[in-house]
Amino acid sequence: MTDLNLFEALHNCDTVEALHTATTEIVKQLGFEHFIYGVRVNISPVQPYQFVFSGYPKEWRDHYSEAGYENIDPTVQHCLIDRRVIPIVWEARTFSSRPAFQLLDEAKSCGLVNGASFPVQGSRGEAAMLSVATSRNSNEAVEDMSAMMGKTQLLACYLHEAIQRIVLSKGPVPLGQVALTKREKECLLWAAEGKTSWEIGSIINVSERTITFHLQNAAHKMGVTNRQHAISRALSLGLITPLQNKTLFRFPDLP
Amino acid sequence: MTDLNLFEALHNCDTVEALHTATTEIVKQLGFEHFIYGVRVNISPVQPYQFVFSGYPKEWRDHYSEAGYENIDPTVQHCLIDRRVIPIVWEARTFSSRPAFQLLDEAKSCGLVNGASFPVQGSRGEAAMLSVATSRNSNEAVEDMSAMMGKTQLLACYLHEAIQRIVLSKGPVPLGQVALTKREKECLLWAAEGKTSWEIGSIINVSERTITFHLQNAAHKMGVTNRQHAISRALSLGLITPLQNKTLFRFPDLP
DNA sequence: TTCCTAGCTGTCAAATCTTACAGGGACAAG
DNA sequence: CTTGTCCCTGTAAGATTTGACAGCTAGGAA
Repeated sequence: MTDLNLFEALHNCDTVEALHTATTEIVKQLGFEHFIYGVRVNISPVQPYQFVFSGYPKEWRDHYSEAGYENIDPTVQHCLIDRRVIPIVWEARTFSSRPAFQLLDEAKSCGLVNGASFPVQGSRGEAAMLSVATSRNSNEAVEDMSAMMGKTQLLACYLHEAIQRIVLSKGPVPLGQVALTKREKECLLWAAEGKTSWEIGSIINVSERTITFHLQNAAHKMGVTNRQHAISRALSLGLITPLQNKTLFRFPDLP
Repeated sequence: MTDLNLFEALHNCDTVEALHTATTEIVKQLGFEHFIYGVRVNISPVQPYQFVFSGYPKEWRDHYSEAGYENIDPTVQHCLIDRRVIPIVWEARTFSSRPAFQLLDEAKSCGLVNGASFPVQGSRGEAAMLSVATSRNSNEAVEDMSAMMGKTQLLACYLHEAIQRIVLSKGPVPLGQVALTKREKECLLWAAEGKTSWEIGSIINVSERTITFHLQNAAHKMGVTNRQHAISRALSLGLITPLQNKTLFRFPDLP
């Protein structure tokens, strides 16, 4: 089984349930018993949408939520707050603060002894993470896990794509549901650059009035009320595409 | 050699040159002869900053730039334009368009026969990619590569962190150089939500005047001239942190 | 032809933002 | 006790955006 066809099953899933079955199977093949995937979509920084896809023991999930552990969990900090791109292994060193150590300790008693967490930073401001764990406690278990870091990181990536396809693109998050016209994007792009309507008008050679018109339309489509909100939403949704200039990768290489 | 200590060398590099040496060595251990890493930082959608870290044959890089292949390369499209999170293997299927196929063909004659490209989406709007390639042409080579997909994806992540540390955090890109105060972030957050100065004042219980004051300071720090620009830059730079509400991961899990 | 969409343009008043001037208090580091 | 940073506030003129009014062209689909 090569790295890639291991994940093909995820690509063929159409429902959350099927995805859960497939993921459980893959996680098992990687040598883990438990997994949990969580994603935060910053459609709005004030009220981010969140989704959890759990293969953890229910008792631990309940206890975790009850205790508000999401606020002290170093893996959550690493993946979703700091938004790093490298995995983090569950080690005493990582859980050095008092409450974090307690968290680690309690997790162990729920069968989550050794594990690691893998961040996935999405293209549209989503921050996601996959944690996997085993109840095995031997040195061998740690080594096995270490050898699986690469494959598990890949799993996180593929799982994120699947979640995006099955959950995020539908659900309450209008990722990709808003279709802006070329002009609207163009105006938003320059508005995001701090240009006034008059300046944008000069740039794309139409009247100032037309700019405000397009920006208004864009704002209505995105369900927002003013220019700054439109810009922030367009950026969050990845609707503003950077200009494709000819200089892409034309800079002198290093070294 | 487990997955992780393979990458420790990257963490100890302080210069671009050292990083190049270390990366070359790791890439070799993974079974590849060539690598190239590129990153685009959308500090501004209009003039993105770009950086290339090349372990490719110079002749191929020159020809690539000369021919403007960055505009038709499907791996660039996949990683930097579409901003996917899963790797893409160099297959005829992927390079199906006429010019893309020509690119693939010409790459082969420069010793880039089999390879794959790995995207890394950064936390601050950076889109990066690592491509690795070998001149080996056997089925065995393809299988070897397939078995290394996981480790190579991890390499891409670790390399990106190193580049961020050594290059991006210094250089012309003010990633992490702009330090906003709590109030400034707070004001930007609500401004990005479309609130007026007066409304933000009500929300955080200060006068309207104070809001404009903080937003002005934030704008100056980021080197921009108006509110829209400040919002877009703050979002691009990941300076606006979503509110930490208690409901993080408190939603009912699925399934 | 009619309907629809995308694009384009105008005026005017009210709301909001920008910029320039001005000032004070709290707190930590040296 | 000075220096620096962060926080807070005011006035006022001028620039910009917003919202509501109204109307045009071009092209594709029914």
